[in-house]
Amino acid sequence: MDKKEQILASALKLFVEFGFHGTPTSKIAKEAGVSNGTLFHYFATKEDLIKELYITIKNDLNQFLFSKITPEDSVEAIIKKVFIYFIYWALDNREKNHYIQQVLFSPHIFQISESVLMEQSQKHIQLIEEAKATKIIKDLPTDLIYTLANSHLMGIYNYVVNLPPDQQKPIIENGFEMLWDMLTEQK
Amino acid sequence: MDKKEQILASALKLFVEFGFHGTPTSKIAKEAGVSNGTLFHYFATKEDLIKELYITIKNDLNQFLFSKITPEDSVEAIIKKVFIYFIYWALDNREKNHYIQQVLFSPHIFQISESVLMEQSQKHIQLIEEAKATKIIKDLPTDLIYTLANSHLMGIYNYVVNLPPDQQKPIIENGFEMLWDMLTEQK
DNA sequence: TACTAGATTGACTAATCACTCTACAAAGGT
DNA sequence: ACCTTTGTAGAGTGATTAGTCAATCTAGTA
Repeated sequence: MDKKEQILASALKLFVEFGFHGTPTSKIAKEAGVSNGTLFHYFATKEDLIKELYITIKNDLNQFLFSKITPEDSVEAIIKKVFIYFIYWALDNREKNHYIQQVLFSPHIFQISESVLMEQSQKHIQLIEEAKATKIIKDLPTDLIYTLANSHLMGIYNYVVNLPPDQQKPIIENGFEMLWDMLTEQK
Repeated sequence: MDKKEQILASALKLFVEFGFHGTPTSKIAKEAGVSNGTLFHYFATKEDLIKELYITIKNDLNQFLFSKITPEDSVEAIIKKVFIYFIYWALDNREKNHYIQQVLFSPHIFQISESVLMEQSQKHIQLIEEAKATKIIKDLPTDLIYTLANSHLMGIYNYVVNLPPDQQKPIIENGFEMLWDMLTEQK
């Protein structure tokens, strides 16, 4: 692992444990096994480090999610895969998931440009549009569906994260069904 | 408004805007119109201020929610009221709502004692237990229902917060129906 | 009036932190 | 072999900050 990655990994660990304020750049450098100067060689400011870490994690997540899709998958199958694999990713990468939330509810999120944020949600939005177009899911505003799906996902995650691994699967599967029913059932 | 309240109000405003790190105690004192020393007369440490602000807001919210309930309300009516009024509270108190989330995804949450946190969710948990006992809602684990309801609530809030006020009501009402269907519908 | 206890002030301090700077090493191109 | 670029180190610095402290003020009570 090269130094830059090492710095990002250390920053992730420390930010999640001690928060942005509670983590001096000096401690990040020490944990990463590099000098103070090296950290600032790769990241001009601490803020840049916080931002780049966020973007890196989000990109990794998206790449992982969409790598699970095969061309023959139906829209419904894709949505289910994105749902299920997000949970498994979050369970395997708890710190990363926590970090994303941490940034989301901090002023640092405003430092990340609108276009970068939109780029990251674009594929998900597109997926919802497709599902709406083919009448699989209800005709609610796309943003509303996106927000509700995200929230539901976090809800399921927050519950299963405290469960022993052998009890997680049924809840996750059922969790998807709940969301799917919510988005498809007709009154 | 006495000085202590003034300090809490200023801290809320600044923490939400600039984050915990970005807000020195000196700025809080200045914004509150009190001296540096006065702040530390009321709050031994900055951490104490962060904690107390969280607890105060949460208590205010709970008091507000349960003040809307009348003795003749059915369990279903109570749940609906708690849902609907939470959204309206959050819309009227955006900074407070944001602050709660901010603390929730920060290391400061671990500084708040388990018993205080449990006390605050107790009434909500109890409500779910009642609904389950009277077979109104599905027999899922209470914690799961609690988590899902919370997430759904935040999802709806996140969507309506960007809507013009006159378009909010139908979404909120419909949002409750979605959750209710999810928790009651039989397969 | 005199006493007391809490409220309030703001200058002060010791520590910390983000970031700089200089020096040197390694790598790579020509 | 020479030069340029990039990587790495770590001591140093100026600014900032949480928290202290001694002094003053205020209001209640006897």
